[in-house]
Amino acid sequence: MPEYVASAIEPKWQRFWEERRVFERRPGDSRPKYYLLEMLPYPSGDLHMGHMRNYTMGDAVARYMRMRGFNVFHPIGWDAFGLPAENAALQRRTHPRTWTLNNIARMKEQLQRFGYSYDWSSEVSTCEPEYYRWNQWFFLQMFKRGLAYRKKSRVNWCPECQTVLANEQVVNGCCWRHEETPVEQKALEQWFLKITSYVEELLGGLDKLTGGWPERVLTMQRNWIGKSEGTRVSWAVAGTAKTIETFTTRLDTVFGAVALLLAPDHPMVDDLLVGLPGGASIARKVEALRRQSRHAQVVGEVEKEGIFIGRFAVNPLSGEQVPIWVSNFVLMEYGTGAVQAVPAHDQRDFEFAQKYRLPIRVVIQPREGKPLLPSTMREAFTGHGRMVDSGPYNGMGSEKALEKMTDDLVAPGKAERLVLYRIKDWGISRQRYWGTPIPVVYCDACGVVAVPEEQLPVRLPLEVEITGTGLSPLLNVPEFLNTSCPTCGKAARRETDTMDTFVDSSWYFYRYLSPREEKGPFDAATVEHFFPIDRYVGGAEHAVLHLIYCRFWTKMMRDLGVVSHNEPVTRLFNQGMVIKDGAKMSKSRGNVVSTDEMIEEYGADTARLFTLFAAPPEKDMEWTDAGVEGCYRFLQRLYRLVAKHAPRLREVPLTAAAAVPAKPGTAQKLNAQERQVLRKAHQTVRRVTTDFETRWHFNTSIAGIMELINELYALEPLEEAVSPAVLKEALAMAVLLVSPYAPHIAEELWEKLGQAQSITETSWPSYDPELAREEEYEIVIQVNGRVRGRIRVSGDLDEKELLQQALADAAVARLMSGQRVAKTVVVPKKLINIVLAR
RNA sequence: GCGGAAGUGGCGGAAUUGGCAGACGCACGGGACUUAGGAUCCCGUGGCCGAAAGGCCGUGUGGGUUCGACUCCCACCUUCCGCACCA
Repeated sequence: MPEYVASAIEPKWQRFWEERRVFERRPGDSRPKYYLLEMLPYPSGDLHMGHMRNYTMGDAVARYMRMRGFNVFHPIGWDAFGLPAENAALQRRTHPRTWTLNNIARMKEQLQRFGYSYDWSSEVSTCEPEYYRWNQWFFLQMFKRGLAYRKKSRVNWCPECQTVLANEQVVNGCCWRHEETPVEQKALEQWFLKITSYVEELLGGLDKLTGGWPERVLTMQRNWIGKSEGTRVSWAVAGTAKTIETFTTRLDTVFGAVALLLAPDHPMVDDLLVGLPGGASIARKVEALRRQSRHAQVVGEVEKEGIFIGRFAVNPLSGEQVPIWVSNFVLMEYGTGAVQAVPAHDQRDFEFAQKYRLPIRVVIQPREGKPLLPSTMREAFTGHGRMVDSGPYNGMGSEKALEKMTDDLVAPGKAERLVLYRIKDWGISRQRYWGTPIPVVYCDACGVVAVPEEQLPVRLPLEVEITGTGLSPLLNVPEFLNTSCPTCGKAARRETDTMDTFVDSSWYFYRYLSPREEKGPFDAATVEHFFPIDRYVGGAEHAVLHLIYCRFWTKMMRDLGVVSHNEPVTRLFNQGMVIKDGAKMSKSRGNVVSTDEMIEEYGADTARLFTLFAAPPEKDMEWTDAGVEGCYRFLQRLYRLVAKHAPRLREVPLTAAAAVPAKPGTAQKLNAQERQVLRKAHQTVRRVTTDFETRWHFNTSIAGIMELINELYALEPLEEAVSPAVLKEALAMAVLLVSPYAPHIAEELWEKLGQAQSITETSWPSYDPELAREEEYEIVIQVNGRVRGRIRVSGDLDEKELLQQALADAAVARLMSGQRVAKTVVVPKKLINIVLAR
């Protein structure tokens, strides 16, 4: 008996696919296109199970779509710039480039050992000048249009990485790479991309992605953009000519304001203290609040604190004077850095008022329930209702009052309608070596000068010493640093900051279509043909960063005129994580299963099959050695079954399988067992096809194929039970169905069955609905909704006959003795429920 | 607190439209083959009562709708993920 030896089969077929270049895109292919993309890996050194799961899902779909006749484009590349390469270089005394290229070589080999059907001729690596020169080109286009600009700003600084972090890279006030390291603030000249110019479009576009993108991702993007519509209001400072601007979304509550609160960093605080008695001691307290608030962003929520600074502001609608406080919970970064304090109708203000015994003034009464009393309130009422104690607005609905009050303040110029967003422009400057140089020169005479396009790429020099300090190593490379001004020709200095690596990953999937293109970032015609991406598969951790940046990039490119679509990705699939012993696989937890060991012990097909079988793809999956073993056993069973019968079947032509339609009337000539085998086989084709087309639940597809194989084993010896033609058809179907998941064993068995073509050139099997139809059904008999018996009937029984047969059942008859049938409910082919009169 | 997802045997999971709860796999028990079995093949396997026939209970909890609810409605509990003083 031949045994299944994965290590003998897999290299053979990998070589076969590679030599024939079967997965490479060919120009002029007229079949309908399908662009299937998985998120490109960072070349960290080893392919881990998370990658493996991602790519196995993608590959199953790629192979399926290819068999369905699509011109599938399925590329892969490397997100090759980034900080870990510098850290590794420091530790191992090597060059970031060497480390990166070695990792790429190693991971590429690992990917190939899994038999993924990538078009390797489209491979892209973002650290190569031929790629990053176009990052620079895009930067210049944006610079020309004012979409890339420089400003001094307080930036997030990770003392561990010694670099600036984007807002998106700050997690709980700490660095996203160093979860224990609080982020500090530092003022630096930085380059920004004006993502806020596209904010409304980025937000509005989310509605159009509904259905194609997971709701979760859309919600996270909406929250991240954080649009809020409100009013900017001017409050006069009593006894001065100064005014303070507040921002509120609830102007309707303004008569309930009992104070005006300033952020500790508000620029007017110091001015207001000048000349006040006791100003010096107040200033000391404010200084303490400032230090605390800078730290508070790091730590999270802290106790609300504040101090009355001895001045009063005039409520622009009521004319009332309220005290001005400085408080630690007002953020300078959002809105105007000043807010009205309305304890009755804002929970934060409520807590603040409790602490400092400020009055609580109710100005909106709920439409239902008991009226609010300041003395008994436990929390703020933030809903809408009826206006009270609000002068001329009393009795109005608060929604209406909000509009009226806004109009009344806007007219005399005391207020302005304002839309605010949480999202900020994208800071892309990094004080790091291993990244794309920003193509800008600083000239004493001409200022900031863009490097002319024809001088691109500005190459990253390779002769550097990585120091690991906060300053870019490029400062120590005179050949790079010192240049001449493109405008006046005098001595000038190059920008030494490099770009955030999220720039690299914002458009890499365009470059795949023409990776060697030299006249532009990509070949426009090819891009037009293949875009948008039909399916993008990757982890949920990129829901806001990468997936907002790349949407921005596409819209920006559309405005440059290099693409014509608005969104890069029509459908997004988020796969779950790989879990072991209850936690995400990670080196620090020591629960990593190596992909190399999996291949050595079981082979790629087993590993691929298990990752798909253990859980539905969108959920986290638990990795268990026992589960892997089970999938290995299944492949062995499949192999033994086909290998045993194949020698007799080599010359038998395939009839119904592989899209050759069955001849009408074939079914009648089959015996009962043949009908049973073909029925199960065709049902399984239907089931697996449906899963691919609708919900990607590969776990149930694989279970279905297992059932088919189990049923065939149950009929052994098959050579006595069914004709060679039927057996060949059933085995061929099983092999074709398993091929997207376990492609190597499938090719091997396909060959053993005498099929000359590779599966990659074979069509997906179609099923014959007539053959898949059940001839007999087991009907469940319920009495009063409880299962009391079951009978076998052929499909075309009407309700009357069915009831008759049901009543003939001994158990049912006993239960019904002496009782009257009130009604019967029949579900065709499934059950009959007899309801007795009470 | 807000937003999202989820809760089913010893375990991973299945049940596609309100219609047999537990497919498939693991683990476990029994048997066959065997010098041997940690290989392979076959049978069994939600809980309780029962010798059996059979009965009762059972999808996080409590209600409801229905002939019939894992599935729909209401209230609640728990877990995971994301955001979190955004005015």
